Amino acid sequence: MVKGKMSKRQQQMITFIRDFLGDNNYPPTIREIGRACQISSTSVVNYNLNKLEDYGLIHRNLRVSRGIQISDTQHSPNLVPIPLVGRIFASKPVPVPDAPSSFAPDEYISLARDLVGDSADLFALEVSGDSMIDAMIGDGDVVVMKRQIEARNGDLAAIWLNDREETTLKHFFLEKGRVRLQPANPTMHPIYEKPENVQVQGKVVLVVRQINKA
Amino acid sequence: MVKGKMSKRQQQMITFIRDFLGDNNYPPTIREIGRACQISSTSVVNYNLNKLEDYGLIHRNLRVSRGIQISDTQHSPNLVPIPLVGRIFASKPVPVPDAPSSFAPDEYISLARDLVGDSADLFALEVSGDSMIDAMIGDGDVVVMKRQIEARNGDLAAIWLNDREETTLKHFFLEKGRVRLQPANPTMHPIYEKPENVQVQGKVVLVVRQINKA
DNA sequence: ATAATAACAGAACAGGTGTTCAGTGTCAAG
DNA sequence: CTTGACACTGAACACCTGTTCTGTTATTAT
Repeated sequence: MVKGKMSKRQQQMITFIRDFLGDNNYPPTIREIGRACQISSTSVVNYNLNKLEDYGLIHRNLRVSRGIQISDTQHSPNLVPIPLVGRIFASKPVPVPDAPSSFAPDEYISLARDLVGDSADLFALEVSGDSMIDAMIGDGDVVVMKRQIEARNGDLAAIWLNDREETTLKHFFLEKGRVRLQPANPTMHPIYEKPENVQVQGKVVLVVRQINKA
Repeated sequence: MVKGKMSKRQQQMITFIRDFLGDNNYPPTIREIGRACQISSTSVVNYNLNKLEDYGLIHRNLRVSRGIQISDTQHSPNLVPIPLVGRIFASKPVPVPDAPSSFAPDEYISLARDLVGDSADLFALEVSGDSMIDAMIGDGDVVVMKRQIEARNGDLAAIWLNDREETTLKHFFLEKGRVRLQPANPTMHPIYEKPENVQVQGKVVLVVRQINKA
C-alpha cells in the first residue's frame, strides 16, 4: 500500500490494459501499451507499470512477456472484487474505508455478482473472536458490508455504542424515541439504546464462512 | 469444427492451458506448454496447437506471444457453478444427490473458485427454519457441502441420527468408541452418540448468508 | 513389403519483449 | 542558485518467442 494518486497517463494505461484484456483475453506487452497511450519509450511504460504495481492495482510477473495481472478483478464480468480492509473486533470501531478508490488494499475477496449486486460501497471484514456470536457470526467469518451512515428498520448493521465503546452487529429498529437492537439469533433478547448513543457504520449484506480454509 | 478425437497429448495440453490460465490470468507460451507436457520440441507443440485450433478448442493469434485463447463458451474459469439441490430441514435427511451429473437441478449458485476449490462433489442446500441455530446457521442461509460418507475429526458435517430421525449440523469427533457432536457455537454443549447411530451425509465447506435478498 | 501419412525431434532464424542505463527537462524545497 | 526528486527520452542488450525447415520414427493403408 502506497500513498499517491494516479497520473493521467497511469489512468490511461490501466484502462487500456483492462480493455485489451477484455478484447483478447491476454494482457498487452509493454510496447503495445506504449503505442496505445502515445508513449514513445518502453522504459516509461515500464516505469509507470511499476508505479501501478506499487499502488496495488496490477501485479507484474518479472521477465515474463505479457506478465501483467490486474489485481482489482480477476477480470471476469461476473465477479465483484471486494476489498478486505481489515478485521473486526467488538472492542474497536469498524475500520470503514474513507474513499472508495483512493486506497489500494492488499487483499481482495471475489464474489459472484448476483450475490452482492453492483454497489461500489462494499467492503469486507474478517471477524476476530466470538463477540458476534449473538448475530450468528463466528470467529473467522467474513462479513461483507455496505458503507452507510443510516440504517433502515430491520437492517443488520454494524453499530458503535458510544458509552460502551464497542461495535456490535445487530438488527436495527428505530421505534418511538429509542433504538431496539435485536440479535440475529432469535433465542436471544434485544437491547434498547438511546438514539444518540448509537452510531451506524455500515450494513451487512453478506456473511461468508469458510469451514476449511486450505 | 473438424472430425477426429484428441490425442493424449492434446488433451494434456489443453488442460494445462486451462490450468495455467486459471493460475496466471495470461496464456502460456509454446515452450511453457512443452515443458509442462514433456514435449522437447517447440514445433511439436505448435503442431498440436494447430490441431486444437482445427478442432475449434482454441483460437490462435499468429505471431503474438502467448496469443492463445480458449474458445470456451462455458462459464468464467473463476466461477464455480454449484447445484442448489434443495432445502434442508432438521426433520428430514439431507437430500444428497446421487450421481454428480445424472440430474439437472433448476437452480445454481455461483461462487468464486478460490472460495470453494475445484471439487466436483459440491452441492448447495438452503436452510429452512432455525433448527441449525446451534451451528450458527440460520433460516435462509445457504450451506455448500461436499458429498462424502466419512468425516474426519473436526469436520462440520451433516449427520443423520438414526434414532431421532433427524439431521443435524455439528462438528464431528470420533473418540474411543463414541461420537462426539460438538455445536459450532462454543457456548453450547456437545452431545454423544454411538457410532452406529450416526450417518455422515456430507461435509460443510462454506456457509453464505445473504441479508437482504434483492 | 511398400508407400503414404501422421506425429515427433532438433536446430536455426527473425523479430518480439522485458530490462537497464546514461541523459534531459521540470518543478518544488532548501 | 542549488539540490534533489520526479517524469520522461532514446538507445542498446540479452533473452524470449513464434515460426520454419530438414530429418526421423511410428502408424496405417494398399
